[in-house]
Amino acid sequence: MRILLVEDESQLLNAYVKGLKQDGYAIDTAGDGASAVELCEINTYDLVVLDINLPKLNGIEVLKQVRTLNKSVKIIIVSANRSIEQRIEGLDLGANDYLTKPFDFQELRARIRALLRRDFISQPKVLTINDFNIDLNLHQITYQGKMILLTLKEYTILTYLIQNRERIISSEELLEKCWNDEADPFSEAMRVHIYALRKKIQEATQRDDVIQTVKGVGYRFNP
Amino acid sequence: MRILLVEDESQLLNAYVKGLKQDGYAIDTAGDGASAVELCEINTYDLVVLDINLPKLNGIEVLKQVRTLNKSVKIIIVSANRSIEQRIEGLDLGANDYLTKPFDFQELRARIRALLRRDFISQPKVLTINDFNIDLNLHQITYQGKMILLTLKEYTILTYLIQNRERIISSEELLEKCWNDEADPFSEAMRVHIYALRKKIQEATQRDDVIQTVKGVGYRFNP
DNA sequence: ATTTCGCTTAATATTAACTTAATATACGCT
DNA sequence: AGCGTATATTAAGTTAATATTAAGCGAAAT
Repeated sequence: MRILLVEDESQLLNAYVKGLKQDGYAIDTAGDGASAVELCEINTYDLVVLDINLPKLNGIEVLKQVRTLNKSVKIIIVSANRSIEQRIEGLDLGANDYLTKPFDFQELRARIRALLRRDFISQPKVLTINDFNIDLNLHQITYQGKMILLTLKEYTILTYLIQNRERIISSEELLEKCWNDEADPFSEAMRVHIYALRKKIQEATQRDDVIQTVKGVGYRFNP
Repeated sequence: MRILLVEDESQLLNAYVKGLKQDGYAIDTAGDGASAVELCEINTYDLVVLDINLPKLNGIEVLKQVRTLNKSVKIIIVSANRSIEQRIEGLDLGANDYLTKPFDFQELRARIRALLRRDFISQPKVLTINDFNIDLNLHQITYQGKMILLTLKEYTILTYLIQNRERIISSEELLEKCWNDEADPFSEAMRVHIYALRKKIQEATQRDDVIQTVKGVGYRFNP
């Protein structure tokens, strides 16, 4: 899952980035409205967190343009007071949620998860699929109760595959959703991660068909 | 665990702060209602002790606003007479407990622990996990009966990890829960404490995997 | 006033995660 | 079958996160 954070207070921004990366999202950031719109032109985000008080380009204008570029992206508006929230609602600009500053990071986290889960097959915080148990709060994946210790990137990839297990995920999609802007599109890095993942999964489950390869198409999770 | 004390008699306040810090809580204080609300806007407390007789902003108003800002915070109301207590109950403002002045500090201490323990896995005053024994009354942690001598901060960190041992705790969360307002969010202090803790634990247990690092995610207690 | 102790700061070292790159294997196609 | 392309495997290199160490500071204790 890929998220764009638009916020001009860089200290706040850094805190959010760190927190959300831990949840396995690929994060890009923009410090002003113009670069936010630019990034949305280049990339496809699943969600944008947009502080409405921005330099260079009025926040409401940014919202309009981002929505025009991508009808399905989820947008969370952050504003300093509730009246702005009401004004945006009134304008019907298609924001999906609102947060009034100041707010707790856990609150933001919960709202992001709530918005993104609608895209998934079904999404409680803990899901059990056959012998697998995925706890999105704890970043923990177990097989028959046995914990599979994964790195951040491995966890990101595997949960993406799991949450979209009814589809075959192309490597392009995986790269798009699990990496941010800085990712090299020709990199083989993903394959190495898939390899490491399979190795750990094989160790825990004694099975080697959990991540299936569909040649020329992509990967899929086979529980 | 992080607590806000709201009380205008500064002598009383200081006594509470001292006593509760000894119990390993991170304490912030406010002398009037306005600054209490302000602090609640900025920080996420686990518990607020609120004296209802306050200058600047009526105590009941403070209670309302604090509750609006954070639905899950525990609130203990301190008042001079029981009728106020009944009035608040009648208004259904979501206080979790009441104390009538004058009261014994030990009474306050016990009620705080009682309210906070509901968040934990299960929380008697003494818990035994494998060879570890944690006595929250005495602030003593032993391994196979052998006492591990810890400083206050070490004790605070370790008990937080122990009481949330089913989760991986990020350094942000640890900082939020074990330090108060004055903590520098970019400080490396926590790492130094973790190091000291590990050293003492290693000495006592001969094991060096008791506090596990999950890189990019956080720490966890592994009994 | 001096010492001790707990906490923090800051500089440096170490380690694990991630990426790169080179080589090997597997698969589908004619 | 044999060729070409896609993917797997391995090892080595780079980067970012965390660990370690020593020094400094201030509050409490002697």
